Amino acid sequence: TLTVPGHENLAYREPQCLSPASSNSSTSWHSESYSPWASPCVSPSSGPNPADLCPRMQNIHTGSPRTSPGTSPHTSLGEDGGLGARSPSPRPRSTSPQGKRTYEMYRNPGLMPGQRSRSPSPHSGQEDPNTGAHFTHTGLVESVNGFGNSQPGMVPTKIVKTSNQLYALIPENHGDGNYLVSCNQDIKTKPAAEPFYVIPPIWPKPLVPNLPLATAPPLEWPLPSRTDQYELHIEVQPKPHHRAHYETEGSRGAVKAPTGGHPVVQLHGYRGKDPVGLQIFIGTADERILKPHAFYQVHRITGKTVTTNSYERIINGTKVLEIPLEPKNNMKAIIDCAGILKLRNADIELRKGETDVGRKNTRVRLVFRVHIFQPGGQDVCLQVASHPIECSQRSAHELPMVEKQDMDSCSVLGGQQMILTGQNFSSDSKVIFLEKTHDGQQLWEMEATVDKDKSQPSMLFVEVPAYRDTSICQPVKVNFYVINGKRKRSQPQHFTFTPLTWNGIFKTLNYKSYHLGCAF
Amino acid sequence: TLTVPGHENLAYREPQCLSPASSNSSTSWHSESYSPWASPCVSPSSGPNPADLCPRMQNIHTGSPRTSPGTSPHTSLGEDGGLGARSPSPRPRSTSPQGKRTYEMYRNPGLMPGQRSRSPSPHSGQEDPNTGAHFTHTGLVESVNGFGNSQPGMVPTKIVKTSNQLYALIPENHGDGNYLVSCNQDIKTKPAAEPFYVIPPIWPKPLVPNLPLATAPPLEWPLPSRTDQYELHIEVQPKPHHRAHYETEGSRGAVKAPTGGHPVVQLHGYRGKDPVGLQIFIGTADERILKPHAFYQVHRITGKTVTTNSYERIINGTKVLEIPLEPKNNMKAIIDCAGILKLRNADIELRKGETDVGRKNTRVRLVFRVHIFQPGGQDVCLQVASHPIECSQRSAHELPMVEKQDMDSCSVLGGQQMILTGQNFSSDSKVIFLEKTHDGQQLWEMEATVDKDKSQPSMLFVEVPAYRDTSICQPVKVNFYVINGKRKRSQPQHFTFTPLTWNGIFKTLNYKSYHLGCAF
DNA sequence: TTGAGGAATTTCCA
DNA sequence: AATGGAAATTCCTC
Repeated sequence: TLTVPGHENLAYREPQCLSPASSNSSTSWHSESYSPWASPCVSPSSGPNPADLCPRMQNIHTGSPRTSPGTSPHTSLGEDGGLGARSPSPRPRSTSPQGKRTYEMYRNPGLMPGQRSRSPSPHSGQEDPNTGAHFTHTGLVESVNGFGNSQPGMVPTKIVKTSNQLYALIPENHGDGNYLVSCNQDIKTKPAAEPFYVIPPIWPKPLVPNLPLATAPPLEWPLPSRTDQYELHIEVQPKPHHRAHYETEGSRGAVKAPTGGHPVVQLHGYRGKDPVGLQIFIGTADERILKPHAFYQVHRITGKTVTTNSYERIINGTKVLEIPLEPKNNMKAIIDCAGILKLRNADIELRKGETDVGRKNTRVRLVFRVHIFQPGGQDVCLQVASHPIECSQRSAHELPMVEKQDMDSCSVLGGQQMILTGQNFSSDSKVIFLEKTHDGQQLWEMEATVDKDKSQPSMLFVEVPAYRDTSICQPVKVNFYVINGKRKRSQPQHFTFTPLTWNGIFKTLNYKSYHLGCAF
Repeated sequence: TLTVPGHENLAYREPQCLSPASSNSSTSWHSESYSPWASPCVSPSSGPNPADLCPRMQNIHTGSPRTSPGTSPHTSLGEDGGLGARSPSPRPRSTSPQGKRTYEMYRNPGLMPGQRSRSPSPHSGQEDPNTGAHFTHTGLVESVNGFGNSQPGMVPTKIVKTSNQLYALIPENHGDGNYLVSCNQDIKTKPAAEPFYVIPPIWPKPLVPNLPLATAPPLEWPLPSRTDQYELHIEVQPKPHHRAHYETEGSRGAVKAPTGGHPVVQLHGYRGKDPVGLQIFIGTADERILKPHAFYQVHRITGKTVTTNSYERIINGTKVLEIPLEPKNNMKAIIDCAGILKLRNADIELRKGETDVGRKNTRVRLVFRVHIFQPGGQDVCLQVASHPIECSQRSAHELPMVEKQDMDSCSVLGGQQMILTGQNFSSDSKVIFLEKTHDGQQLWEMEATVDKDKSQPSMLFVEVPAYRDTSICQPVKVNFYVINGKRKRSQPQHFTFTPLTWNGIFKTLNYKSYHLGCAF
């Protein structure tokens, strides 16, 4: 039978790297991706040869399948035909588990369910029934899966087979000259400069709404964030930094907003009565074409604090979260259920066909998608990506650093503005003044007011606080430092509080002695 | 047949953890430990039951073999009887190679010779003919091994079997109540307070000199550094920090001395004509009883710059370097051939019987031993350990930090002592004065003299250097910083050089204004 | 390759 | 589950 290359449910790692692949955690997508769909989805991807429907692709030949990353949206697709030049390396670490494993399990192997041998798993990934080649127009899969029933109207009434495909179906073991391609090849390879992108006429529309659709555009495809009618918009962006967690770690929580809340996404222009499914996945950042990030996966957060129902599944090796956008909520969703999982570079780089490197590839974007069913016409797919998010642990090098201060002293009354020049300042930066005795005892500590509006990553506008004792009669040396987080503090800087009781003449002398020298 | 528990040639890791164990590097001890001894040593450890020679041990029962670390010198010995409570964990990383593997080999599996399966190696380690239960009195094994022939007199003339053992020989699969013990049990368990320790009379002496001796005291045993007659002394201590390298890394070179040279060891009091072998291994540091460090191994450095011939072998799982102490060199050796290899904590902690933890266990000592053959009497074994050596990479948090300076200015002549208070100062700390123009051009740089004797981790005693121009007529502001290593420098501090041409009254004013305040 | 310096990545601990 | 904060290990460079 024909399969759909590029739609295999690829594991994070190649089978050769699979080892005790037991799933033991509720966060293991691998196990969850099966059950919900097993029964409602009957024999997918067995329609007529879509090449018949897509005559344009018959003679396309654009070169080797191993195009450079960033120029081909298919770069991260599995190339199971064995075309990959990279051979498996003997890295000892390539034998790692699929699901999350905790430290406890390492220490206590008895907690590891279903220990398997190290031999390669027979799971090929090619015939996975949950191949991701389905799409629901509502996203409320919970009702299908028994996860909830608050939307009675969402229960599907029919199961359909998809009638066509946008992809070229190439027999297995295709040769070097073959490659994956879509009917929109010419559109896709254009520079990503088109502001609008509407599903082309050949895009099949589902026969029945509220059902999985095999024809959602691949996650690698560029899509517009708006059409004449609709706009998918990120109302609240995520924070620019979120530390991802590894499979060996516990969750590090949901991506948050700078305000302390969570990102918010809204679909504008929608007048329908039905909810729309909002898909969330982790995409690349930086200057490359947006595509699923091979080294990160979205991680579904559950728990008391999470208000958003979410459903997760794998689409072509990429984990996708799906939450409803509901008219009653003004088609707005608070994204408080999306964490970020980091996969080990070594494991991903081992995958056949993977050309990206993980090292220093630690910025991602949250990508949001909606597929709006148009009762009388073509569906609309919109996509919007967040600002980049740095996912690595903050390093010691992000310590704030004061390179310059525009004043060294002022009177004990303080109140003057001091401008600090340096690096790694942030909106969280605080400036703390303190005084220590000669033997290190701390005498005084005071947080200075920082003008957050003016402040920049390299500049901080600080109001010098008053000294604890305004009646001193000799200068007092103190320190201050900039601190971003608990242990993210700059080295201590020097500052001197001068007494009020100095008389004018003396102050002048002193000033001159320092700043004019022998001009006196 | 009886074996000698505790003398197996244990690999760094248990067999279950062995994986592609191919030796491919000249630094792989595993392969080298075999060949040199295979022919000259005939069937070791088959003498009469030493229990006959050691009646004291017949009824000793001091408890479980799993005593806490530090109290039992046998803690790090392999307990292959399966008594270990710790079961192997499924860590993916436990499959790592024996020999050094380079980054190149990871990337290019073709470079890996002799790939083996992941299945446990059949090598039990129990019957290893190179069990380490031999000792040469001269250390010049090179001549035996064909490594050199500069000492014609060193060639052995006979091969002997050892006639007795100091160890209890216990049949394999001994039960819980059994344990390894030596005739010196009572001596060993005393607090390590005895300054002298001479080989007891029951210690067998070899029949023929210049040959391996099966009866060298275990490396776990405490030994004195001197007797009435001899003293083994570290003339030059190693630096307190040496970053160890992993098996996956290239060598990080030999341990060095603070002076830039290398550690030096000398045997005093020796009047013999024959060279004496000096053994070197890596021992524990800190407050524990000295024993081989389970997480580190000595690494033989070779190459053009290394002046010392060294021979390496494994004694009971511990790599030992052996170099000659020669009368012509005054029995002094420059230790420029000893690097430090770090084994992965996970691998070592997996070993049966290992109770030490690797985490934060990163300090070691170089341990030196000599076995002096006494033609007419009992052999003398001496041992001395170096100061502790911190083996972890220096972290960014070890940046020096100046919190306070006891003076802000002095005359252009300098020469005054300035006391810096702060953190992370070291004996390597330098203090650099420099002057920059307003636009950042560097005008002057000068290293100040630091009083290393007085300096402490939190205090530095600096002699202010003279300014580059003693004829200035107005104060000049300069900076200085403390620097530990290339990128380990503090933030710039402020300092002012005052001109000589100031008149007295002004100086007084200036002084008072800063140090007396309103006393004026 | 040895020899290091300097991170970046992963794992571990509290 | 959620994090903060390292410590350990690996990787990249020269």
